[in-house]
Amino acid sequence: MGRHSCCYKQKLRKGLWSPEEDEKLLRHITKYGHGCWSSVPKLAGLQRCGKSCRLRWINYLRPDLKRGTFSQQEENLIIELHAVLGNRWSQIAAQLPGRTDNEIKNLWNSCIKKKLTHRGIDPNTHKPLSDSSTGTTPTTPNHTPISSNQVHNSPTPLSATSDSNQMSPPPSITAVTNHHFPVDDANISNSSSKTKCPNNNNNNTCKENPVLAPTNKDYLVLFDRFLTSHETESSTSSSSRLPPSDNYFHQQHLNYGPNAPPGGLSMNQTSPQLWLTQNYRALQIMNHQFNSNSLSILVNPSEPTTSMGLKPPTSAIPSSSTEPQAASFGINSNVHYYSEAGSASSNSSTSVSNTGSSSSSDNNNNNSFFENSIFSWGLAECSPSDKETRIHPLEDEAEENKLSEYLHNPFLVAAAAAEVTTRQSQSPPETMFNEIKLESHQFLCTGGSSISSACYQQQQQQQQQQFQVSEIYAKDFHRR
DNA sequence: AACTACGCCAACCGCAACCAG
DNA sequence: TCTGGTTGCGGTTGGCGTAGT
Repeated sequence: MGRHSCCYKQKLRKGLWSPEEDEKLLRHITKYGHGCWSSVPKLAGLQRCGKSCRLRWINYLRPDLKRGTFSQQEENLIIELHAVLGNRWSQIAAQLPGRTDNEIKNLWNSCIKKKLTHRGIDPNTHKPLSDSSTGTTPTTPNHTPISSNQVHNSPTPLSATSDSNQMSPPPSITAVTNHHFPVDDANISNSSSKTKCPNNNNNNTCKENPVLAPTNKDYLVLFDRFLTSHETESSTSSSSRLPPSDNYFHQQHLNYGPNAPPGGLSMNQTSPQLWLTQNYRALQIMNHQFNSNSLSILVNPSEPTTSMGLKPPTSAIPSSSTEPQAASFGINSNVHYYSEAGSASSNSSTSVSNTGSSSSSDNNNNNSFFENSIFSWGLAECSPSDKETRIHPLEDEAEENKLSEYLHNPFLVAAAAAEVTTRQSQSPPETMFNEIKLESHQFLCTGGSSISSACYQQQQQQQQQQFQVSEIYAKDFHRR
């Protein structure tokens, strides 16, 4: 047992990541791409090994991660896929957009295995335990895939069970886990198996991170509330819900915090389109999954996937691209940070990765910042010389400040996301990368720092459309 | 209030595959 | 072909929070 070779070279940190480390890594990768992982910690100024950085990125900081608990449909899909693929978590994860192999593996080991066993199904063979016990290898590591028919004919499919956390409402909406977001809601806490924010029944504060930004999980929870509240407030125009100021997110934080009204956010206090845009991707994913025959989307060997969640840019991004070349980030801040005496940030605002996306466009002047600085996703695919020209230390302070300004400008993020959502609703993405491309369009209107009135009006119209589309999703959600 | 057991999950670890020189 | 570096994967561990006593 020993550390990875790269870890011998110098004294490297281990364990949980601090907000500062996350920000460094996020900033570096969004700006330069990861390139060679072994060089990332050095260039990003991290005392970590490249392997650790890669893991952190893949499992946590990646922009396309879907957070929240697994839905019943996702669980069923995992079971079906596991029956076919065995413990090939990365391949299973490839069929579940936004989910990581680690996440699925953990879910399997902690929950699904038990559920299956409880239902009398051998989690290894996916056959009834009585059969497995008669001679089959219940714990053999050499998984023998079974046919999809066997899966579908399982005597006690999970979807038909009476588990407490299924179906109404979807677990992904109601459960809050793995972060310290203080949602003080009886409904939520009832549906959550655990809350990791102890001693906050009254004051809504957490021991480690007293002030935290909402996470995607949290938005899912809140989105559910929004859906509920919207049914009674559907007459409210979406245009009136634009974020009133740059303090928008701060107001949200206040609403999440100790001063939150009973039941949390209300429609009049926050922007539903922000909720929608921040959850629309999850909805899309879920909707896609619900509408798919799970086994019909099994691995296509001819189309390699990547656990990075990003398609190789060589095929997706023209070299002389006038196409958007960027990715965007959603809210991604449910950080399970280490707690180091005296050093743990009590305010994780710096770690909030409310980053937007960039765009390469015809308008080089207006978008030079994005075009020149961030989202070089395809770096790993670049030639070494190309890498060298594109990977360099942070040297342009002004540019970096601009990035920081952008990353922390919720209005830009929210407004941009709104347009993305509209575009997505008008033209459903076929792939995750398409989503990224679509999102990258958003800054054509923002001009990098502000939204023109024309764009503003256009956005309002789009938001109206978006809201209508979202209503459809909302109803669909409630049905489930 | 203190202690213990348990569950969850982020992160670590070793191994194998891949790739460039 | 060999070698060293890098990446990806799956198994495992350890820390933290919660529930139970």
